[in-house]
Formats: sequence, C-alpha cells, structure tokens
Amino acid sequence: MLRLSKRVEYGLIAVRHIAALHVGTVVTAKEISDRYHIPFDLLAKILQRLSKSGLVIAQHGVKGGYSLSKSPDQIPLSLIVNAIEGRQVVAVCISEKNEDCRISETCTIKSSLFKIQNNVDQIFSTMLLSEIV
Amino acid sequence: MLRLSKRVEYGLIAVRHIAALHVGTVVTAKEISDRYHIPFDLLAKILQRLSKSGLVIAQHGVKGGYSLSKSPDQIPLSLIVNAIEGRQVVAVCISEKNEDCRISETCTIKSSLFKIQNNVDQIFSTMLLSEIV
DNA sequence: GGAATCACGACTCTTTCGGTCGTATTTGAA
DNA sequence: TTCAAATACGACCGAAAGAGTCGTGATTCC
Ligand code: SF4
Ligand code: SF4
Repeated sequence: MLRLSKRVEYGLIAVRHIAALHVGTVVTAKEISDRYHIPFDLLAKILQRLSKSGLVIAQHGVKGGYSLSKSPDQIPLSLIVNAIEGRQVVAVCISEKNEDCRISETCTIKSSLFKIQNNVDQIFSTMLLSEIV
Repeated sequence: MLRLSKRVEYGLIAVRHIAALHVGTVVTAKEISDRYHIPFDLLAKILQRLSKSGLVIAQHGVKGGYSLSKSPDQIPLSLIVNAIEGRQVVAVCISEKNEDCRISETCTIKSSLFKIQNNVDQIFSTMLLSEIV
C-alpha cells in the first residue's frame, strides 16, 4: 500500500541518469542496465514508455540510445510517473471514468480521499527532475 | 501503485462512523458492516487491529461494541492507517530495518524518495479525524 | 549485409490483497 | 446457570497486481 512500483523507481533512476549527461550525448538501455544493475528487459520496456510519451527521445540503430527531450527543470516527477504507470489514484472511485467500487453509494470518505489525492499529486508535480540529479 | 488498501478505506469509514456517535454509545461491527455494505469478517478484523492499537475501545459480550478512545481532534489519520497496516513506506529501503533491495548500492534516488516519504507522512499526520466526520 | 539498438506483446512466476472460515473467549441477560 | 451476542485470532484460499523473461520485428549505422 502506497508503495512505488519498481518500474517507477527504475524509471526515475534512468531518467535521472540521462538528465545528468552532457546535452547531445545519448545513452543506451544496456549501459543504464549495467550501471545500476537493473534487469535489462524490464528497463527497456520502461524506456519505451518514456519514449512513447515524448519525455525522452529514442535514437534507433547502432550508436543509438536515449536522450532527454527537454530541460530537467521543465520536468516534474509527475510527468515521469504518468509516462510509466499512467495516472495513479489513491482510490478506484477517483479515476474519471471507473466507478466499480461496490460500496460507492454509502461511502462517507470520498471527499477526504479527494483531498489526499490532491496532496499526493502536489508532491509529484512540484518536485522537478532538476532537483534530483 | 500508491493505492490505499480496502482495509484502510473500510477502517476510515468505520472510525469516522464511530466518531460521529454520541459519546458513551457503542456500535457493533455488524451494524457498521450492514450500514456501509462492508464484508463483516473483514471489517471485524480491521476493528480488532484498531482495538489492539488502543485507538478504539472494544466492549465484549451482549450489548457490546466499539467506541472511540479519545477525541476525534486528537486523532490524525496516520494513527488510523498505522494501526491497520503498520508503518507504510514508498520504498523498501526506507523501513528502518529491511535492506533487501538488490540495487541499493548503486541507487541514486534514495534521498529523493525520502523527501517523498516525508511529504506523504505529512499528509496523513496533519489530517485529523475531526476533519472528516 | 550485418550488428547494434529500440519496439512490442505475450508469457510466467511471485507477492500482495481481499475475503472467508473455524474456533475460542468474554459478557450480559433470561 | 445457561445461552446468545459479541469480540479475538489465525489459518486458509482465490484473484489481482507486480516483477521479470522471451520471442520477434523494425530501424539505423558501418
Ligand atoms: S467509494 Fe469510498 S470506498 Fe469505494 S473507492 Fe471511493 S473512497 Fe474507496
Ligand atoms: S534503494 Fe533505490 S531502488 Fe532500492 S528501494 Fe531504495 S530507492 Fe528503491
């Protein structure tokens, strides 16, 4: 409960590493995987998601690799987290669409959980990648 | 990821209900279970944990039930959460004792996760039960 | 053309979570 | 004194989520 997934941890480590590079240089998934002892296949998928979201830029082929798409001080951690895991909510009734909580009708704590959700969102949207490099 | 457990949700609903009662009255697990459509056995176990932690007082036997041990404005949500699930951390390396993360040696985001942890703790320790009744 | 790299999805294994069950204990009242 | 109503505890199970692996294909540089 309330635990970050390994995906997000690995993603943060990877993005932080990429952010610490000199601009213009790329780094390969293999290099990051080796450096931090992260399972290669898993890390690869994470980087693919980050690439798909546009947060990092992927360079195919030999001499390829990843680089950052914008300045680290323009990237709140929420962007990274959302790219990897999608929007995360503290309770199922908070996602826009889904209302599949059995006791939703009689629930008395929805508004409180909304507050908690906002505070959690705040944490990730105010911390910038530039703060953690 | 980052989702509250059903136990905590049910616990919050239950404690909030108890807190809304007139002092001196007790309420039974069955009543709460019926009122909010929470599985009885599960709710019972949750209330047992709350009782064990001293947060609620259990009255055995016929005419028994639960009541609050102190004023709702003396109870931060963290107390309820901890009673139900124990101390919760955003990453395994944050719990005092356990260091079973394979990549702990090369990890570069520990301090950032500590910050996040502190902010999360802040959320639950500043919200009081009295605010959500 | 071939090697290095990213891209994608299916799959398995493990852990966590939600929920149930059986049984024991306490207590008030008939 | 007996019984029913209630809490207390732990074991158990099935479902779901999480972590990690594998196979295959596409892109790019040399
Ligand atoms: S309705 Fe109440 S119980 Fe159901 S998910 Fe939302 S908050 Fe949790
Ligand atoms: S060491 Fe790094 S990766 Fe391992 S748990 Fe702590 S933060 Fe997560």
